[in-house]
Amino acid sequence: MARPRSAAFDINRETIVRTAARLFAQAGYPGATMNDIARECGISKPLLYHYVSDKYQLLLEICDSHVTRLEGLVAEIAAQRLSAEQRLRLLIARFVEEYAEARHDHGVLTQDVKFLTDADRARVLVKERRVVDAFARSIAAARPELKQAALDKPLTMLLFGMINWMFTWLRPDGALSHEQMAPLVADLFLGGLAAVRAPAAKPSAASSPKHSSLTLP
Amino acid sequence: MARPRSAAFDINRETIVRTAARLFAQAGYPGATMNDIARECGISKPLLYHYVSDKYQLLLEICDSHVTRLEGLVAEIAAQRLSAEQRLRLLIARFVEEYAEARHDHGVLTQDVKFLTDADRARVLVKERRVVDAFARSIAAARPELKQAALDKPLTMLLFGMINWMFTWLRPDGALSHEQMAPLVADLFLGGLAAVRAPAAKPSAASSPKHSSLTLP
DNA sequence: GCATTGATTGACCGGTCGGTCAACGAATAG
DNA sequence: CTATTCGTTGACCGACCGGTCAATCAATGC
Repeated sequence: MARPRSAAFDINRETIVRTAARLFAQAGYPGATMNDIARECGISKPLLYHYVSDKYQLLLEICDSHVTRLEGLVAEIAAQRLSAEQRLRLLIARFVEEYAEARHDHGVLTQDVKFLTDADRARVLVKERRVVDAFARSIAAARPELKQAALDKPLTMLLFGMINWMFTWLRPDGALSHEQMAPLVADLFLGGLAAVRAPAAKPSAASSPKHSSLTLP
Repeated sequence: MARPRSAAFDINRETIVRTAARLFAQAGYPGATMNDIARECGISKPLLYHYVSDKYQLLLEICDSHVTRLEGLVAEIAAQRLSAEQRLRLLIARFVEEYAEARHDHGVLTQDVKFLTDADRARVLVKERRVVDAFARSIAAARPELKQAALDKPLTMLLFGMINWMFTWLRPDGALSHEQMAPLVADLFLGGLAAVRAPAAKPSAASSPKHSSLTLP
C-alpha cells in the first residue's frame, strides 16, 4: 500500500456520472457512447474506465440515485402534518424544484429506464410506485370519492404527466421559470380536481360484478 | 420496362414503416437496428433496403406523416363552429383517440424527433407549433385574461403533458381505456382552467403571487 | 531509496452497426 | 422466346461500438 486513492477521486467520479446523465438525457442511453462521455469529460477512455466499471452501471446509478432521492422527498413531506391540499401543493412544489435541479437525471429516469435489466428495472419501479402512491394518497384525501371510483391513480399520473413533460419544453434559461410554473400546476390540478365528476361504478373492464360490492359507504 | 412493380409493394413498405415505428418507440431510434426491423418483418436486410432508402428516412417519414395528420386534425376541428369549451373538449377527445391509434408513431415523435437533422426537425416543429397554437387559441378563448398574462402557452403545454404522458403508462389492453380517460382529462383541465388565477403582469420579472386556498369539497 | 500503487494513455480487440454487392429465379412487356 | 426488371438473398465492407492491455510516470509509505 504505497499510494492512497486521490482525494479528488470521488469528485472526479461524480463529474463523470453527471456528464453521463447529461449525455444519456440528450441522446438516449444507446445513442450516447463511452467515447462521447470521455471526450466531454476531457479524459481518455481507459481513464473513464478507471472511474466506472461499465456503461450499464452508469445508467443504473443515475436511475437508482435519482429515484431514491425522490423517495426521500415524499418521506420527508409525509412526516409533516398538513391538510390534503397543503400536502399536494408542497409535493408539487418540491418535485418541480427537484426535477429542475436534477434535470438530466430525471430525463434519464423517464426515458432510459427501459434499458435496465428486468431485475434492476423492477427495483427502480418499486421505488417509483411508492412515490406515485404518496401523491395518490394525498389526492384521495382531498377527494375520497375519487378513490372509490378508482380514479386516484389515473389522476396522479395526469399530474405527473404535466410535471414530467414540463422539463421537455421549459428552457432553464427561458423567460418562464419552474418556480413560476409550480403554483400554476398546483392551481390547475387542484382546481380541476374539484371539478372532476366521479362516475357511479368503478371501471373494471369486462367483468362487472352484479353482487357483493364489498365496502361501499 | 419488363416487369411492373408488385401490387403489394406499397403495402409491404407500409408494413415496414409500421414495424420501424414500433421498434423505434420501444428501443429509441439509436437502440433499434435495421437488423431488428428486417427480422421483425421476416425479411432479409437487403430486401428491407429494397423498400426503404435508409434508416434515417424511416424516422423522418414516421415523424412527418404523424405530425401532418395532427395538423389536419386541428384544421378539421377549427372548421367547426363551436364554443371555446366545446372545441377544447373535442380537441382533447380527438387527440387522445388519434394518439391511441398511432401509439407508436406518437412515441417516436415525442422521443426521437431530436435525432432529425436541424432542418428536418425545424420543419416538424413548425407543424407541431401550429397544433399547439390551435390548442392555445381555444384556451385563450375560454379565459382571455390568461393570454394577457402569457399563460396560455404554458397551460397548453401542461395539457399536452397530461395527454402525451398518458401513453407511457396507459396499457392498451388494461382495465382503463383511453376513451374513459379523455373526458377525465377534459374535466380536469377545464375545471382547473376556471381556477387558475392570472397574475397582474406578464411573467417577465419575478413577481411571485401568494396562492390563496381553493375551495375543495 | 525504493518498491508499490494510483493516474493516465495509445493501441488494440471482437462484435455489431448501417449499408452494399453480386448473384439468381420469377415475372412480364415486346 | 427473350430481354429486362423485380424480388430476394448470403456474403461482405468500413466504421464505430463497449471494453481491455500494457506501458509510462507521479506519488506515497516504509
